[in-house]
Amino acid sequence: MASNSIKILEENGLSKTEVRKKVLNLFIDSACALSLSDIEAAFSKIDRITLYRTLKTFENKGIIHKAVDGTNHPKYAICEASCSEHKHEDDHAHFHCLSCGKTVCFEHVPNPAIPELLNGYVVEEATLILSGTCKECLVQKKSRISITETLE
Amino acid sequence: MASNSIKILEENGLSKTEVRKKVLNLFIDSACALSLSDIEAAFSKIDRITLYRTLKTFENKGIIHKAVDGTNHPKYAICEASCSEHKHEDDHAHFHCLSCGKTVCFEHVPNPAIPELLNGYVVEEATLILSGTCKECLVQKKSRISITETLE
DNA sequence: GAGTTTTTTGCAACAGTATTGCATTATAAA
DNA sequence: TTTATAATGCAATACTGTTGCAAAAAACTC
Ligand SMILES: [Mn+2]
Ligand SMILES: [Mn+2]
Ligand SMILES: [Zn+2]
Ligand SMILES: [Zn+2]
Repeated sequence: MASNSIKILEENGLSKTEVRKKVLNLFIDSACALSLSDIEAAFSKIDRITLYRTLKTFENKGIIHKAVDGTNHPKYAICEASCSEHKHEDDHAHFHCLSCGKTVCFEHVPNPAIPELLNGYVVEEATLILSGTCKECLVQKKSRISITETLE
Repeated sequence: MASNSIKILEENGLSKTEVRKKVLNLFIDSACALSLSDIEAAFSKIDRITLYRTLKTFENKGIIHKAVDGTNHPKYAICEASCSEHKHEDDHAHFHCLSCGKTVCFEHVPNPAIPELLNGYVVEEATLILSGTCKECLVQKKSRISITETLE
């Protein structure tokens, strides 16, 4: 559905350029959060600098949000419908797979509630990162084990 | 106490070089987590590459641990006594000040407990990042407000 | 649809971050 | 003190992220 991305761009008052449509569709179709390199690899023709600016534009508009995953490389994922310009509502945990490196949104796991004042510090935000082995990698591990067992 | 760092190096079977003593003392004396640039700025003579390798060595030995703070720049802080080679015990939250950029360990705030299996994913670790305004920045803000009020 | 205005894009240049190989130097062991 | 071992600093390289500017594309006006 190419019209999906066009609708989002229109709703946010953004001009419907090829780059924006392509990048936004990639986010819509992607099951996991994407780094700049991921997007760059998907569209070899698009300039890196344009991608940086596109991501910033989308983030400001509440179309995508940053997913902090403990790596030093920011990842981005499509926002929930309730997000808008300068007011993100994506207050959920992110899962980072140590096996394949993929990061996914855990919309059903809210970030923990923390007292506003803690040890004399004003806490404005709490971010939860989960890491371990993702569904897909688990399946691969299991089938590898069963192969090993068969060979023995 | 310069002997403090020497003792730690000896206990971990590391040769007592000038770089290691200096960097380790900096960590011991520092109230907050340090980035590579912070350390580089403290000792202009020491080569960046040596610092990268020193940090990696210390981390592997359980002398320092990485403090994930949501920025894209890893920070490091001295470990709790219980940490050892390849077995870190620093399971606490980190606070990142949005005003001054400093990151501190919150040893008294444990990372949240999360079920090992969540949504079909195996969770091995949970990391909590808190962000807001630190003690020191709060004091500055308050005094700035009182000055403004006096001028009115 | 053609022409005009405005915005977006891609390139150049640059600063910062991170890694590896290797010769030199410092430390530890003999 | 001499020898063996390990750490350091430099060169080279790759990757990440930012800004200014001219060309191209999109939006707007008629
Ligand atoms: Mn998310
Ligand atoms: Mn810590
Ligand atoms: Zn995985
Ligand atoms: Zn602060």
